[in-house]
Amino acid sequence: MKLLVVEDEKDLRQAICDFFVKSGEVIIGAENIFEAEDKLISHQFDLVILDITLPDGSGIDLISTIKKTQSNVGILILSAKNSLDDKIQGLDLGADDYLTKPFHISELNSRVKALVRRSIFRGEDVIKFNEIVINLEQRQAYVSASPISLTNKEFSLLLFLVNNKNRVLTKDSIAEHLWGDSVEYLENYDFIYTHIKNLRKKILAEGGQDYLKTVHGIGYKYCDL
Amino acid sequence: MKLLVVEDEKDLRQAICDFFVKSGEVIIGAENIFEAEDKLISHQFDLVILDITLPDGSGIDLISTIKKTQSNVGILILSAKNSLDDKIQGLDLGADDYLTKPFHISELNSRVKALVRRSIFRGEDVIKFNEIVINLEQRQAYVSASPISLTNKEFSLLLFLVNNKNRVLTKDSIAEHLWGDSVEYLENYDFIYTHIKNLRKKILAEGGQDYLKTVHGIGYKYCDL
DNA sequence: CTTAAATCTGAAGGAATTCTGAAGTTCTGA
DNA sequence: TCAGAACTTCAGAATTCCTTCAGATTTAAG
Repeated sequence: MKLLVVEDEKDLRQAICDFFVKSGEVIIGAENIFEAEDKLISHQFDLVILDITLPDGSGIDLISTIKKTQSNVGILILSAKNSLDDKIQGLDLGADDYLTKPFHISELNSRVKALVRRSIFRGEDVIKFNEIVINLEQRQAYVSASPISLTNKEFSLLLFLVNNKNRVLTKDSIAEHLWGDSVEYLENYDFIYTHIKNLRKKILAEGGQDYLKTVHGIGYKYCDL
Repeated sequence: MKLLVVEDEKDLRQAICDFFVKSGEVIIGAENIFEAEDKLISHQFDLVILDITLPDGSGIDLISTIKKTQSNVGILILSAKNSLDDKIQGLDLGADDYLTKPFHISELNSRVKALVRRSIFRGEDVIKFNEIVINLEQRQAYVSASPISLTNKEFSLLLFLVNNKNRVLTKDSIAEHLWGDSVEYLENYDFIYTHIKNLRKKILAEGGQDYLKTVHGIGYKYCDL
């Protein structure tokens, strides 16, 4: 899962990033609208956590940009103000939820989880793909009803692949989705090879078929057949 | 927006077509699976409205064909039966929504609208040429709905040819397109011959016709027969 | 019809990519 | 602080793909 946090208060931004990094998500921060727009162009997010009051304008204005470039992304608004106006305006423009500062990080977490369930997976907390079932709430994958224990990277990888089934994902896009900005330039793809190998092994061990296809010279694709 | 209605009851099909034509959509009807497959080859649809019970088989079987050639098209299933089985099977196979007969045309309309909102944005790049379909996102070519596995060079070559169908491409322009600047001066075209050969072989093996014509002394042309 | 050039074909190196097991490093929770 | 899990790195093996080549076939021109 890939999140964008647009928040100018450095401490808060850092705290949010730290929290979600710990729970295994890829999270990218931006401290103003300008930076956020830049990130939105180069990344595909699942959710944007958006502060309303930013140094170079209102977060409200960013909503339409977000909706234009990434139609399936969820938006959660943060605001110090308790004003109903902003809330209503934000939700009207397409935001999905609203949180008033100050808040507990755990509340943010549960709202984020709820939104992501709703937005990426269209209201279903379970993704099915032939004999593979991914339960997002439990963060647990099953192969023909047997649970398989996946590490964070493996789970994200499987999710990314299944969410883009039948689509070829380049190694670069996989790297970007799983590691975010941190990998600027890759000299090799060894870690992708390794995680793919381990994921395949675990799925096969439970009797799953080999849906994960290598596209030589490009990347991987999760496909029927 | 372009819709396909697969429905054998003439009155119902006509009513659906009339309604959507009035609201400005392009809609094409088919009264059985055979006809539907034909339309699917020659058109790119945003949504298929699919009756389950058809004279020459179950609409369920059509779903995989649709998904193969146009994986991002929306599918809405109609059924007289209220059976859960069909619904579940359909949705598992990739249908996006379900409507039980009898229904109000206005309900069909709002479901169609909702589906199209969701699927049209995914705008998939599909190039068609007679029975050959090239899906760019999947990086997959199909010959009459059967996938053929192509290497990178073969895929680029096919794409280049189909994108310039009915136009003669010189060997030099092919070389430049596939290998870029790297080839300054060619002493022979052996590698082009080889890739053309392999491409032809793979297409023929799946029962495709020989659209790939040699223009002696110049190059190649992909053409109608 | 003859001949030379162009194209086709299968096979065989060789290069690049991917796979794999294992070892090394970092992270995390007790 | 320590042990185990997760992640990354590494080197050799395996695989796939690209190119080259030599002989066969086809085409165009004389």
